[in-house]
Amino acid sequence: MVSLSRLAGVAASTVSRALKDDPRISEETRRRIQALAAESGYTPNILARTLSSGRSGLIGFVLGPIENPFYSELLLEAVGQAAARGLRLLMLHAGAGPVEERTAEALLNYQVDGCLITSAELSSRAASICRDHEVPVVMINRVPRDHASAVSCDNVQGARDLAALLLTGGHKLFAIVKGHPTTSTSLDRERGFADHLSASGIDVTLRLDGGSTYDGGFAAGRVIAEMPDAERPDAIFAVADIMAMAVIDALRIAGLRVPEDVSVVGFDGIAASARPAHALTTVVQPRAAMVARGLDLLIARMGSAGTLPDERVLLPGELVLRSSARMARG
Amino acid sequence: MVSLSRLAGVAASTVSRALKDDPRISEETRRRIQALAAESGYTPNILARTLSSGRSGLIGFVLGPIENPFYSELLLEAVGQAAARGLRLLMLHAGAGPVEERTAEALLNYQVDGCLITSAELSSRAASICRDHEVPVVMINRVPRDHASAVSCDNVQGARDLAALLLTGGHKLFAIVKGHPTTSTSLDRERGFADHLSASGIDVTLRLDGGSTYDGGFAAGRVIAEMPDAERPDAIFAVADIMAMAVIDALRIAGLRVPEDVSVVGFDGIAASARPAHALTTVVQPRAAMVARGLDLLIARMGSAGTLPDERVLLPGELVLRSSARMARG
DNA sequence: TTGAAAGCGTTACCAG
DNA sequence: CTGGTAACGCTTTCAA
Repeated sequence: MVSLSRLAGVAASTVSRALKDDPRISEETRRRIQALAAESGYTPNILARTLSSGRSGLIGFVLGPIENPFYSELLLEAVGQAAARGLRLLMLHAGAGPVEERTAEALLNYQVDGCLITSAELSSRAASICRDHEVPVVMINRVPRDHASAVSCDNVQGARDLAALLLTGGHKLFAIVKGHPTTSTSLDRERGFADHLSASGIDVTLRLDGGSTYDGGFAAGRVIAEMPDAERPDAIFAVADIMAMAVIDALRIAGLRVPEDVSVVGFDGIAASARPAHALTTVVQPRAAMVARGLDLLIARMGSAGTLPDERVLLPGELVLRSSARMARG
Repeated sequence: MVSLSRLAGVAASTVSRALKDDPRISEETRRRIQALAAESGYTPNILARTLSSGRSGLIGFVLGPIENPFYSELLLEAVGQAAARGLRLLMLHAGAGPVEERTAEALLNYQVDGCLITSAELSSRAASICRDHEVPVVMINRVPRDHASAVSCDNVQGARDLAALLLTGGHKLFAIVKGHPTTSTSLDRERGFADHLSASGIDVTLRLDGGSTYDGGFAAGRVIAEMPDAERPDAIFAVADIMAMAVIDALRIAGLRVPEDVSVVGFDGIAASARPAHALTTVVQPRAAMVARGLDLLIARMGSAGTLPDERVLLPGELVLRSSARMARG
């Protein structure tokens, strides 16, 4: 920029103002400098700007268990939408493991303006780092712990919808394949499903652990397949699509038919759920909207230094009927 | 750091040296300052360091079509290994689309030390940006265009291995489901496969486009399923695992058995390929090693300003036999 | 409307 | 071994 200022024969501060459309500068100077900038291939050094202004344009991004395609899809959405708003993602973490100490510190080292978390949770250390340094945090698909805003799908309601669907489909014995035991997302879905059944005087007869992974779901499916016909549930809710797909695979390998013998429903709406091989009845999470609202919340909080209260937004999921679940008069 | 220097009663430069284990400093001073830093919760501002030293510790990361789990797995590997080496990934792009102009410029704005690309390619503009500004570029799973180093799996040899396997398995009619038409990866695999067959005087009788996607592979599978029995290939090589899995799905839905009626093999070794539902015979790419070598190349080039020649490393894939392909005497 | 100068937190260079 | 100072590229007062 110093180079530009010499080229143009004006002061650095003038260049700075011209480039950011500061009102108090003459039309002519602005045009001249912007033209000069363009042809000389000038690019501002954001790091220097950050040093002086405090704003980096960087968002710390913590991505959950990417083995689950739902998180890949979230990532895709996040980098696209962040870029559209002039922000970049600093990848702090990906995968199922815990966030490491050094990683959490990168938050500070790089002066991120905010932090977007789609993972189980930041380690408590990292969470306290954010709090101490007033770095706003927004969780997506997670309930806020500590101090943070959050946006998620209405997991309880979605699960109720699924239960209602299965009920009207005439199912009698219900099973749940549970997710990772500590995540609010899984817990809410289990609860919503069971509560809705209870209201009709029906209990969930079987609950199996699926750990939110394909392998866990597959194992659960095998257990169910091996039950005596009379005891086997005829409706299974796996709280995540990958698990539901695994359950279907296990059932079919064991010679059972889906949905004729057993209905299976999932939750998430990952791309694979729509494919003919599984044609999963599920609740699709509004990924784009979730990321959009998350970014909204984050950006608002990045502006006003800690004055905004934590907020929690719940977006409706969409029940999508496909052929993995038997339906009324179907 | 200025705060620390006052706290310790020494010059800022001394603090800087103490913190980075500069040899020319007394044991005592170093210990004292490091202790002080720890208890005062001091964290260095990397951005300021970058401004002064020119080194950001940031790697621009361009991720390919993440709809394919192979790329998710690569991402997982990359963020882990980069962190282990003290580097962070700046996510510039993810997905199948082209890299946008503004995104490419972020490379400069944020002073990335180098760039890791696992995607089809940078837009030509972005590539020239890197060249002009001497930002080293390493491609993973891609052949270098322009000026860049690259590490990839030996796609030609892997495909030959698959051809050999199918040949000894007694297959007669061979088909290839092609990938994205412009990627070297797909092309090399197609070539290796066809060349090996040619050497035995056999031609590939059918080539279908699969576009490197599940849907493309599924469509190809359906085409094959609808062929008259006598003309239908009994061995199919889909150049990516997702496509191979899709082919299997399509075949089975049409009532064909895999591998009894048709053998299907893939390439990549994604996690899903190993699951019982598909049990895909494939070549698994050495993901961890690919990322490790890629980072090696990049780091070496980040150090020595443009003096190192472009390098190209080829790592062997591993043929893994599962049950999607009929085998000799099997 | 523009210029000058201070300052952001760090490193590098030159003295001592 | 340590201190001082300039410099990195930009923003932000404060003057003019």
